[in-house]
Amino acid sequence: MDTATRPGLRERKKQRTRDALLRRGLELFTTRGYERTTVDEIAEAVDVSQRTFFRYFAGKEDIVFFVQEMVESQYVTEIARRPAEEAPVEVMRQAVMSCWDRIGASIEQLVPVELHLRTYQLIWETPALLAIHLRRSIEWEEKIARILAAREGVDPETDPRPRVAVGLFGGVMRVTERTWSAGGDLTVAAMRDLTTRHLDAIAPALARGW
Amino acid sequence: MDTATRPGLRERKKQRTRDALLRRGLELFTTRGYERTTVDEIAEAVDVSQRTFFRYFAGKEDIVFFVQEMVESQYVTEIARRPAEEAPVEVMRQAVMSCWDRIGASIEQLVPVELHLRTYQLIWETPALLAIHLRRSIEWEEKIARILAAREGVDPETDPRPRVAVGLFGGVMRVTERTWSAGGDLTVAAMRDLTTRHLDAIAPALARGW
DNA sequence: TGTCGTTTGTCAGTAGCTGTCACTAGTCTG
DNA sequence: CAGACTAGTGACAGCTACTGACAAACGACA
Repeated sequence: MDTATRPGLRERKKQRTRDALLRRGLELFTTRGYERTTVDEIAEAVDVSQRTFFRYFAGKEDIVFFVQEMVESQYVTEIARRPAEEAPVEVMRQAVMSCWDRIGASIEQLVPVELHLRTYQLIWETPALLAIHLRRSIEWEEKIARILAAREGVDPETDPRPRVAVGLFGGVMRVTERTWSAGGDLTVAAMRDLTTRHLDAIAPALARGW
Repeated sequence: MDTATRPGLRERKKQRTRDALLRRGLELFTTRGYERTTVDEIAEAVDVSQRTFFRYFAGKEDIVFFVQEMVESQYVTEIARRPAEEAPVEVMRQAVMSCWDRIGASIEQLVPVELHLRTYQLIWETPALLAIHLRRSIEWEEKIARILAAREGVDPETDPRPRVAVGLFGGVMRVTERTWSAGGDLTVAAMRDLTTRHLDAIAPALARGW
């Protein structure tokens, strides 16, 4: 067996500890609730000290957003990959759809997809998490706006269109996410369906008479 | 002087304590920074115990969002007041503008307008506050969506247009707020100007070719 | 003036998070 | 392969936001 490419024992041990904290944390959060789960409980469940938990995750919340981070960064990558002839809003739409299609392949090795989908519900029903989630969203939006601006060759500091496009698209996606997580059908199919319906409602919503 | 309509000494004392905590808190936050100001410091500056602080404000953050709450509820009231012939998005636009016009009259007796404007900057440069601010925003959005739905006689649970309209409008307003608070000109006039420019950019941003 | 109810301060305690220090167990070097 | 180095860890102490319990202080009102 090749040991040269494989990380050392120390590294593997670290990886295992992180994964354990992540999975046990998410499991405890989604079953018991975020607020009702203490850091000490997660640490104890994985049999490490509280201090060690904080060496792997800067905060309790980081457990929740670790997988989210992966998915979101993939979304941004996908945006940068879209063909040049696509209109900005269409770029974002296609990227969202494409990400939901790949979701299984991209995270399954870390956590079960079903657990990840339940995380959205956890976020939207936990005020403290929702707040952080929304802040993270607009941080991504800033990055996306810059990418779209570069794509279209405009300056985001003087031309409001990139940020406005991303902001309004994000606003609609937030509504979609909220509706999806509140509804009973927490599946990728349901999310795709809702996304289509909401994005198609943009023009009608802007129209003069309803 | 009429003492019958005037609240008693106890009530006035309470009012004074609350106002003092609010103003001193905002002053300390905007000068020293939010994280670097402790609740104990605010309490001490007003010469009450820490426990008393928490009897007036449920949390440190509530100092920051007390005036915001007033302004935002006035915004929602304004929306409900708009003439029936105005299109939904136009309703929100007019309400925003109208609120910025009245901002002086509505809060000046509580805190100086200038201090309130600086609060937006504080919020947008303090991650913890920004997170809460965004969550509060989407909570208002839900209320506004219901008002607009009722106005137009549609069911928000089946027709996506009310929430989509509010969500995308909110998304654009967030971009506006962010840009404004990051820029050098923290005035009502600058905010009005930016709002107009961003809202006018919605249609161009959605267009196929930039 | 004295009683009653509200407001307040004090004290103790919890949860999230950080700094410090010493110990142990991988890892690297000669 | 032995000894030095270093990263990961646990134990402990401390800070800040926040809460509950109880008693003292104070305004309201007869």
